[in-house]
Amino acid sequence: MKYTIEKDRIKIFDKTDFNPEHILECGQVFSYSKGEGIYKVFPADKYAEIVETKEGYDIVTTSPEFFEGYFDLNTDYGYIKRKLAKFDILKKPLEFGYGIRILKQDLFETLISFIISANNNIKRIQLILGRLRDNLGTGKGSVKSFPSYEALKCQSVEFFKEVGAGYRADYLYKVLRQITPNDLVEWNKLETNLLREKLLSLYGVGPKVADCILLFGYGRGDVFPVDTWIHQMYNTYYPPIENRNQIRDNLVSQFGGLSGYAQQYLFYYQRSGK
DNA sequence: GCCCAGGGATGCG
DNA sequence: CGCATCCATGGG
Repeated sequence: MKYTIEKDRIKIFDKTDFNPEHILECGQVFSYSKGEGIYKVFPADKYAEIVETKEGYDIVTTSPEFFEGYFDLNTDYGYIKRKLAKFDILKKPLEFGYGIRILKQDLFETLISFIISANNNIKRIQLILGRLRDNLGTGKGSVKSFPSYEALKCQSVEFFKEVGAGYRADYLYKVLRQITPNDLVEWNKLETNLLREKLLSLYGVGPKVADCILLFGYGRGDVFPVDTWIHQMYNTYYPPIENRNQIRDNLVSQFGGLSGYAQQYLFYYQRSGK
């Protein structure tokens, strides 16, 4: 994909492998908002606005190098889509979400966000995360940074209940006493299944949340998060089963190292209701 | 009022 | 192991 990096922006000259709506609304990320014709993204302590141009999109930001990695601009999604197009089940999802890219998100933010995501809906997840930012984030602009580990760790269970985390308040309180952000970075050395075991040992992290962290944080393609939408999709197009771990294993053995990518196109399409 | 949302922890067999 | 039950909360 063709793009250039300037001081105050990344200019993307492509609309086929990059579409902000597809990227941000395919369920992988919660730290964004939609304005009038522009998307605002605020991962960790960074900020960018995405505006459409004649030939593509501009990512306007003071941290262009960061967003080059964040938007995974060096990965060839044309190649990935050509590989996935060989599966009939992905034909329509690939047409529908052609501009999806998998974001490389901050590990700690991803952990906290997806613990909150469990048995929850995207709107309310964003509501809770927004309250965390407002209460504990730093910065003077309209959007505060994601709270630091230290700021979160000194909060009580009651605090997490007050921001609306519900029964997940206890998970958050506990997981902050199990790991530091640096532990998460260290674990990146591990092979996927070992890393998955580590994540599964954390409070509030089960198979689905672990796979989300592996895919959206660690960038591991050989995982397949199975939530209610994927479950629904699976039972529509495959012989129906109820065990989500079995569904996960079946899909990973079918899509291999491209599982995570396949999952995003399928999730986005399934949730659209088309 | 009922159902559901990017599920996970716990307990029981 | 596999399975059932419970869990807060807000929006449709």
